[in-house]
Amino acid sequence: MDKKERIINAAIKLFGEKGIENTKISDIAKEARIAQGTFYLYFPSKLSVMPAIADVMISEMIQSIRSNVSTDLDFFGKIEQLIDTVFEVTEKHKELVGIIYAGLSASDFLDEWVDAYEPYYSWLTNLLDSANKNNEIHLVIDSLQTAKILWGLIEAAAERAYLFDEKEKNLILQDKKDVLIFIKKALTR
Amino acid sequence: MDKKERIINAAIKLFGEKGIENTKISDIAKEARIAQGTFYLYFPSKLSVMPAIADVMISEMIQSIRSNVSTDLDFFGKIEQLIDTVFEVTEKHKELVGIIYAGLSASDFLDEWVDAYEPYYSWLTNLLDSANKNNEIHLVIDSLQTAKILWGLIEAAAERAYLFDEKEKNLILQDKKDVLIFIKKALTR
Amino acid sequence: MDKKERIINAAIKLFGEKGIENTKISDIAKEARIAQGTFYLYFPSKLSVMPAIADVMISEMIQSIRSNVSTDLDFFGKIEQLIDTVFEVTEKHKELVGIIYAGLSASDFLDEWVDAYEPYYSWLTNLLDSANKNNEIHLVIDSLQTAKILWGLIEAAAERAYLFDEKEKNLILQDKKDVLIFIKKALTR
Amino acid sequence: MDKKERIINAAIKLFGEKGIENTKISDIAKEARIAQGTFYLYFPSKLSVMPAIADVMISEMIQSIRSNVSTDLDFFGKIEQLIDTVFEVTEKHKELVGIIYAGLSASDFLDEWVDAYEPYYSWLTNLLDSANKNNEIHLVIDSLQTAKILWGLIEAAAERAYLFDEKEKNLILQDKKDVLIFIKKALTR
DNA sequence: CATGAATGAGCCTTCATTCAT
DNA sequence: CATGAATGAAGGCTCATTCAT
Repeated sequence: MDKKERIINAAIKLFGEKGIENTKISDIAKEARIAQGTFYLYFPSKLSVMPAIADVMISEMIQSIRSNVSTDLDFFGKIEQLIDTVFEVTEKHKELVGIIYAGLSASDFLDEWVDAYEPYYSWLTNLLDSANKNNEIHLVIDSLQTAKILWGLIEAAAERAYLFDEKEKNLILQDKKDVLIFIKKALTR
Repeated sequence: MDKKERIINAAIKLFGEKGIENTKISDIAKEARIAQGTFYLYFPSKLSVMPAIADVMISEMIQSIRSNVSTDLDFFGKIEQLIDTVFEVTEKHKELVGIIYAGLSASDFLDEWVDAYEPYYSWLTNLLDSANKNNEIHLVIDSLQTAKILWGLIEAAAERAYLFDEKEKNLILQDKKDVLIFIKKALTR
Repeated sequence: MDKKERIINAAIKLFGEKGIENTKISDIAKEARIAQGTFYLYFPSKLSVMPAIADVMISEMIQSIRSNVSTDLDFFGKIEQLIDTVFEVTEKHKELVGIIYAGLSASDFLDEWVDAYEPYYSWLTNLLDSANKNNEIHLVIDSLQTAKILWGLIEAAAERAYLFDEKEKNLILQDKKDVLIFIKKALTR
Repeated sequence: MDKKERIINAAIKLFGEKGIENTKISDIAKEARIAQGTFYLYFPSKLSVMPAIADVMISEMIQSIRSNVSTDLDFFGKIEQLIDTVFEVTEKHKELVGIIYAGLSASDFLDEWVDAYEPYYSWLTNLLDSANKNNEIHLVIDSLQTAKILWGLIEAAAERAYLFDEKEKNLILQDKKDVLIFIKKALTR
């Protein structure tokens, strides 16, 4: 694993564990087993690691979706697995969610973040269009708009589940079930 | 306006404008027209202002809902006005959204933040229960769960609208309209 | 003695002893018996102390000239005492001479330095004009130009004496004597 | 041009342009089109380039004098051309003047600098002795002492002209003319 | 000889916090 | 209660120097 990757992984780990402010460059360097000065050969500042971190999370989400959501399921089977995946990735990186919001608003990487959602939206839009064509669902609004609303809904539910609410396994299962039911209701005649 | 209030307002203004990290106690003191030392008579640290800021935003949201959502409308009329209100307050304080996430994860005020949502959820739960009783809507899941999902959905849409997407008036109007249609579909037989 | 003055004196002492580069802000703070942060309440950077240092040297030179050069001597008596004074002050601050050159060229205080010479030149110009009027001397060029040349001549001799050449008392006495003779020759018919 | 020479020239250029402190070894390496490590094959440290720089300047001065000062002129013709040459070289390297002072006081190369003046003094001393023998001039003090005073006088005038005073061509011409007149007066009966 | 990635000691600077007035 | 000058710990960042290739 090259040094840049080691830095990114160290930053993900430490930002998640202790927050951005409490993570010193020296901590990252130590965790990545490099000298402090070496950090600056790869990134000009602490916050400039954020886009790279976001990239990692996004790739992971995309890849998880690709590998988890079987193509041979019906539409709501896919949505169920999508919900599972979003919850799973959110749980894994829950500490990073606020961090990334903060890191983004603190710096000027908002545009990159916006772009990041693009693949999610287009993947889901395609899914909706196909299902609509097959009469599996009944869209009352534009498929892209629906995709955005759905993604926001699922993500918000996952964040609430892990950041705010109790973290009992059962309650989370219930949350996911309810989200699926809600979506089903919203998309079928 | 007493000094404590001046400090909170100064913090809201500056945190929003420049982020938490880039806002120094001395900035807040200057903006609030107090001496630096005076800050410490009212708050023990910079981050300890966060809950007070959250309180202000929440009060504002609650109050806006109270004054905007007419009691003599039907259920979806109220939802429409709720959407308007959430979008409006989100726009006004959009810079603070990420900030608050950050401030919360950075410190130990998460519990207070969770409590903050309580009034929203219970207000919306009551609304749903009444409407359900009147057969205005048809709930397929528990009303509290529905409330949480709905609130997350609306808030996510508002944040996306103002933080990420184009900020054209028309597009935002369309977003709000679509959210309303989506919710209608999800809550009616 | 107030803190600003303490800082300037500490800087003069340490810059002279160890050079600018080898003098750390922490050294200055320690020498001035203040906290490191306090330094920055009075000066924005290390080099920004330079003009203040130059001021001190200039005031000292001016004051020395005022108190050493008796008004009741003839012209060359005054020049002799001027030479003594310039040599004396140069010796006292010899370590600072190069320092100030460096500090000035390194930063943007050249203009201030230029201004500093103004009083020397005008004092000497007046002296020349009076002596010229009394026929004590015979000017072949403009009195201001003469003043500049004379001052440069004396200063260069003093610097050479203390920076470069042997520092034996006798040789320096000889240097001063020779300078005076040279000047006499240059200014008399 | 070999690498050592490239390094020296790069250092002269950059020290002059940005000062010693602001010139990094990496800058010198880049300017000299060598790798950073290569620098250390030729010089043990940044400051150790200073004597080499001084050598270059001195050689240049000597060579300029040799080629500019015609042997078939009379004494004051030679002095006039000497003044021209010193002014010319000073102008070319004016940024280095303070730098070298600083570099010298910062390090331990003062002795080498003293030696550097040796050839100037002895060249000028010889010139004075010859002219004295020919009755072209009338020395009132020792020829070596006179040489030192003259050299300091000319150098000081040149530095003042280019560092401090107006840089108008005409004024500088006047300065040079005045210096010559002053010297003439000081050396003739 | 040449390279340039890596090192890490060291310094400047910031800024939350204190406290004498 | 209010002030704001003073504090000093802490850390981001630089850059001269090294060394494996």
